[in-house]
Amino acid sequence: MGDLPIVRFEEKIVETVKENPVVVVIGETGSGKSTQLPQILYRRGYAKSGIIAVTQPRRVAAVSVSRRVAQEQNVRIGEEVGYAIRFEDRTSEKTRIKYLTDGVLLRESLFNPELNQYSVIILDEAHERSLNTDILLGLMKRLIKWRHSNLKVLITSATLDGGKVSRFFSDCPVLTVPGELFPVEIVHISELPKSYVEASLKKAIDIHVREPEGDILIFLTGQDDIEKLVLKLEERVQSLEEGSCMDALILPLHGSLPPEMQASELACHSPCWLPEWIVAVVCAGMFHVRVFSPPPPNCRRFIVSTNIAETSLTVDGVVYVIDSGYVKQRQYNPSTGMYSLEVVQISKVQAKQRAGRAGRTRPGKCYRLYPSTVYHDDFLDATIPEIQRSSLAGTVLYLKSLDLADMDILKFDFLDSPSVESLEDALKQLYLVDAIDENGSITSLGRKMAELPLEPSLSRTLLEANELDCLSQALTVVSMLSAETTLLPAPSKSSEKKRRHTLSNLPDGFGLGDHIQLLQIYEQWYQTDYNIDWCKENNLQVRGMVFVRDVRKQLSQIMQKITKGSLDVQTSNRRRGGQQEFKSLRKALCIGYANQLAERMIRHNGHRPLGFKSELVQVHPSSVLKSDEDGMLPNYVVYHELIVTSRPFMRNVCAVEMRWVAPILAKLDKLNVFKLSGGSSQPDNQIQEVTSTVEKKEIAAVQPPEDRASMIQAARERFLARKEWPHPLNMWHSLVGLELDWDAKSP
DNA sequence: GAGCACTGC
Repeated sequence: MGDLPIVRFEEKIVETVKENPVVVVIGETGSGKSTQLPQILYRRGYAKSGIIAVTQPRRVAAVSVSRRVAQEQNVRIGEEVGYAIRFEDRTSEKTRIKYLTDGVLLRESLFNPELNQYSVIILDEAHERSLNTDILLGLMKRLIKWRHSNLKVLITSATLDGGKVSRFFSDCPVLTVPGELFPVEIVHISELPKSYVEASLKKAIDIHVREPEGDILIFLTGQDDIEKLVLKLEERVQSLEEGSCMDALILPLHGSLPPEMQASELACHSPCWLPEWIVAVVCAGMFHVRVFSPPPPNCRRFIVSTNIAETSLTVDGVVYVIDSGYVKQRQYNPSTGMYSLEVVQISKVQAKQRAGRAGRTRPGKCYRLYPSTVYHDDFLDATIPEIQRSSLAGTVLYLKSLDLADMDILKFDFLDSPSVESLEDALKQLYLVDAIDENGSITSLGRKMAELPLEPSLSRTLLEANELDCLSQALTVVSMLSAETTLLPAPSKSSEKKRRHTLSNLPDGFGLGDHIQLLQIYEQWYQTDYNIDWCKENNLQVRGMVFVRDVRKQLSQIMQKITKGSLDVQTSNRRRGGQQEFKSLRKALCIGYANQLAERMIRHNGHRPLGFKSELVQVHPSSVLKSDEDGMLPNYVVYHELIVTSRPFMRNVCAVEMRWVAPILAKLDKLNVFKLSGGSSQPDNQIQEVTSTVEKKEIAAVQPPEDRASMIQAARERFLARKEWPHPLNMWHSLVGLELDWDAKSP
């Protein structure tokens, strides 16, 4: 590995690190930064007073890079070089270089905020801007002030973003280490295509017919488009004259592919937490994950992929990349509490990353299905960071529990701040689940919740379940929800009927809700002694169920620790006695999901989420929740998630009772976001009561203050006239208006 | 009566 580019910069790196507490390292793909930076610092004695930590956004990366470095150091993994990821800690007293996921470092920081076991912290792949990396960046900025004499922080980033990170850390030095990629020729299309599936098809066939050998990687946005393109490619390739060009192998690649699609003889050696169809391979100082076995001779592979191939997976042999310029992104709207999955333009960083996939083994070409003017003028420099696209309840609770001095959550120093709306939404949610009091201070309950690696509503459910003697059931439900997306195999048109048939053999939660069904499914599996075949028979993903078991074990241990008692966490083995048995559990869910509560309209089955400025939503049709003899759904439900697809839906819904809901309504009534946020600049209470957050900010900005009176009056009039957004306790009065509204929207 | 990118504690 002596000839990796980064090694030539050793003196420069060491010198800069010596002089500065924070250094940004721009290391392009192939520079060997992930493996070599820690080894350089280790050689120069930086591990004498502490451990060198290297964070990674992904588990696979933490494991495979550390394996590589252990090999280079000629030690066994877990000795001088080790790694720590959830469920697996391969470190010992001897460990000097420790790779860990950024989530694990955040957990460690909860119990040891100064992180004083570490002498160096390297935040790798910071340009990916994962939620956890962003929190760590903010924490590092504070930590450097406390520990400026004995802590070094290195941050690796992409070219386009290095300057920004450097400015964030008081203009710290930026070192650039070239990569070892082969040149990639970029070709832009002259006009935006009408359909990028068609455009990709045309370009791919074009390459296949004209260009020399080398695999083609095509970036699309989702499973649907991928399946469409795969079919069309197969058609077109078959219609080509035999012998006119080489053979073709067309392969889809996305996260929900069933394992059997990509069977490989090496797969059985991969760790259990990896999807069976992926094999981790480390070579040339870089890690990558290899997909598929090598292609047959004289055959070109067409890999049609989501952005999973952008960073998470590397396909060997790719020489041509076709980039649609789009990606599917999940976004959270803090004013409605809804998630949506939207197709959006990629950023320049992403476009560069995609192009780089063509130059790993030899010079390559990247065909962009968008004009270069669009790239320069429309594309954002960097992807919108996750912290600006997610619900921040968990993040805010985490930061509150750190007890940082002079901590004002609205002023926490983020590289990119989330919106005020988003932070206020988080505070509101935390208040409803009793994690903070009406002044925004963390409660003792909130501290316990922060120790659980769960969203606040789920950790609140566990703690309440413990009080109500149904902890064992709640542990199961919460663990099942943690793995929910990996439980059921991806629905594909051909297996649709079969899947439905087998699903009907599973329990139905007595019609009380999806949480109850999840509980019953796990308990049935438990009764088969965790039989793998039972999962297969019922079409449940084995990997997902095993993950649930691991999560459940971890949560049980943390609950034992938090409550300092021996708890009944055993999975139930009794024969079910009926609905009555789930009453306590449902009550615990109601209290835990106080921030995710919805009320049914009088005359129809539309629900209105409480506490959000929101449209009506429907129970997702996949739910097992049953309606009564009049066809009506329960008056009150809690939901796990609001997701907008063709309409807004509540996914994973559970029926709750009015008498449990009443105290939550009272709390919603008292809600005062200004007080929650510390209230230093609190405007007078009349504005608070009658205006939305946006209006409040507008009013507060008016100068001089005397001119605000008329605006306040106007806001009050609007409030009094407002029918579609009633006060929680007066809601019945305005239901008629809502129903009319709803009917007008229905087709 | 619908359909969903990718991570992580």
